[in-house]
Amino acid sequence: MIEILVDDCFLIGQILECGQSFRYKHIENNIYDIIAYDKRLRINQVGKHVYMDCSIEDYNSLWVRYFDMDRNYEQIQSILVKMDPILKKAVIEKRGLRILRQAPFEMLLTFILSQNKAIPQIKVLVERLCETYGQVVLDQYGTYYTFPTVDRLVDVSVEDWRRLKVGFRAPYLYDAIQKVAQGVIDFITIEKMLDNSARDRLMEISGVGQKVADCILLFAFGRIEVFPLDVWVRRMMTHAYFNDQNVSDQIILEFADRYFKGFGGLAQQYLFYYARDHQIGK
DNA sequence: ATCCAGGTCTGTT
DNA sequence: AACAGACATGGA
Repeated sequence: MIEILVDDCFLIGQILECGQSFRYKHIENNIYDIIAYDKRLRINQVGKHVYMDCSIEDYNSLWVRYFDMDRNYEQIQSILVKMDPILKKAVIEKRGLRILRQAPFEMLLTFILSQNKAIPQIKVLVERLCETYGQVVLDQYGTYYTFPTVDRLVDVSVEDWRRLKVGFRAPYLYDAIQKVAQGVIDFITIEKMLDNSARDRLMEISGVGQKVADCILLFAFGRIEVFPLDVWVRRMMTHAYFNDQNVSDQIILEFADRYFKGFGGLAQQYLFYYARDHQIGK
């Protein structure tokens, strides 16, 4: 068990429940279990004190990066709250969230599964995927399942995927896995590419459009300038900046790029969480 | 029953 | 380039 002192920009509930992670469990109050990188982390936050049930070695080599601890969120927040009253409200209310660095392969499959699904259902699908093809691990809190590797999934057929009730996403998953297995999609390479080329590369996968590609860039590679545009963010953006008019994706994306000045992805997450919580635009 | 969900693909204008 | 429908599945 280790103890970490955090600033106001670390609230474990906000971090996990803002919609970026699907593999966490709420135990009680401010206690959560997270499954990431084949490990389970029990985490408990009491004010500025965060207790993680892991070794200091794991914290330094894994969780510092996972929780994006080296980024100064207070500084970015102070910029965002000055922009306009609506963004300010969202940032203040959802303060404490951070952009996690999750495994790229996991983000790829998870956000393919996410399309046209509600968040609780995405969780069910991801969990079913892990229970079926992941590795079972026993620790002091019981058993859990890791997110499966490419090797474990490469022989899973479209039919097999259908049996997991992933619906029309079955061929998408299959194509994504084949391309990763063959090295056509290589995350080491993608990590080094500029946003636009990286996005284009990811979009070579069938079933990966701009939104899913941008989720991967944001949630796996910490590219906080990238702005995934989904139904909730669209509702929030048209409400906040376009007088509830129906404008094209292109217009919204160009506006976001210019307006949020390199912090679009982070702004997007505050807005997404706020919009979903308050059912903005429904 | 009908609609909708952290979209994308395909086929028409 | 912009727009409609289809696509599986499950919950409201």
